[in-house]
Amino acid sequence: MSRLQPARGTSDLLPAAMAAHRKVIETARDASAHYGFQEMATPIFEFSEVFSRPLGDSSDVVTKETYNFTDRGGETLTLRPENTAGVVRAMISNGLTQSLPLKYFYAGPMFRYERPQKGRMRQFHQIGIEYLGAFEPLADAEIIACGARVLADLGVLDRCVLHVNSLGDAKCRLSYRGALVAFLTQHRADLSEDSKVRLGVNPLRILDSKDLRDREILRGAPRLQDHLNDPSKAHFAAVIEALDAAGIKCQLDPLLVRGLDYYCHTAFEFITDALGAQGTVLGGGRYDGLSEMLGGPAIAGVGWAAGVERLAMLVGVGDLAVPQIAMVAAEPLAKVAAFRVAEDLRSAGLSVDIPVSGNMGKKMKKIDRAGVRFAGIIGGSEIDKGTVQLRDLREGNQEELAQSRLASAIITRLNRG
RNA sequence: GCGGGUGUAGCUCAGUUGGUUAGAGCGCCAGUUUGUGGCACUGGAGGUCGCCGGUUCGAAACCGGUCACUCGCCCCA
Repeated sequence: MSRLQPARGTSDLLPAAMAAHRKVIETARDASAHYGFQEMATPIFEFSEVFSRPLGDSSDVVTKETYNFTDRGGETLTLRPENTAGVVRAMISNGLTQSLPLKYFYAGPMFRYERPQKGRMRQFHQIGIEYLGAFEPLADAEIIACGARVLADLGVLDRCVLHVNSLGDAKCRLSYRGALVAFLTQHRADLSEDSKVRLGVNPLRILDSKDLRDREILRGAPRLQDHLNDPSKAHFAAVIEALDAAGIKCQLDPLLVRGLDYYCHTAFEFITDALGAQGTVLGGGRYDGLSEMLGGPAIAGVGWAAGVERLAMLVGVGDLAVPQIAMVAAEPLAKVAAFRVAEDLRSAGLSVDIPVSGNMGKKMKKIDRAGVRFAGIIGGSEIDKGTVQLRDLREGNQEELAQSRLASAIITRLNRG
């Protein structure tokens, strides 16, 4: 630690960055509410099994990316690397399997021990929705539509492409996996080093390899679609039909595979090319097996998560809170009067700042640069008369008003625009 | 975890083949204006040249290591 800096892969959210984050989160919360999703939150850490059991041993998220620690009571805990497992755990813990279906929205920090890059942090923030207890294909379509609306409301949908694929149910996946492994084993010698490893651990991941030799080999590989059974095909077709009916454009992507083991059927990602290698901005899918993996009953689920940092980069800046008026004491003896009037204005619902440093000119300069619209100037003569000079910094005009009329005068002017 | 690039003031960046007190713009502070912002002018503060070590008479510059950021791989949001 040389020169006090935040831990690797973490960063401070100063007001400008915080404003962009808040815009993303609030937009997503509102859009989700339009679809009937209610906000909830789970703890930032859980017993390690909550993540290790469902995510699967082959997943990098578990094998090397989690922050694990033991607390003073000897419990093995993990900082959440994602929130779906936590939400499903909460459903089971709270006996909510009696009140299905459930539609939840969440927002909060996640933690993965990875090599940081732009759009990839060790502490990052996700927003997401989970639709529990609904197996209908329309549930898949609804959450995708909700994701599209979040992106549209943020003004970034036109910079994203929706990729969709079906992984089929557990049976299809198993049969396809066998066929793929058989095929790739014949070409093992020509695969990239990464893919040789994946062949043994998580062969489906080879499908979206960026290695050119891998891609060449994959052109002759068996295709996932050919291994989907009838129920899986019907499910996927119904999802596509619904998206189509609602005018949500998507691109079938047979090579789209999700890393986490609990995914089945629909998998999708909204991808942008504006963010370099970290192009996935919102992604998710169906996870019907997850509840059982956690030791609960078989409960269907679909959901997605989106990266707040990535979306914030696309959105740009949010709105900073700027006070509507600043109460400026023209001379030191008026400080208390300025403070008292400021409190009155706040009681009337206005946001008020009181600049404290420098002479009057400096204070005026400071509030002007901060973008404050009005200055309420008060000095000895105003105190005697019970008035305030109301200066409009945008229009450049000034008027003396009785203190009792100040709040309503400001509100009137603000409403005029 | 693997490979490439970069690190000089709060920010964006100059800095000659190694040479004396390391610069600019913006920002910040102060003054011109002792009850009034934007504009202009004048002045000022602010730098362990990321850090440690090495080469050299001499290092911001060259070499090694390290930390951080960044691009790609991996993985994913």
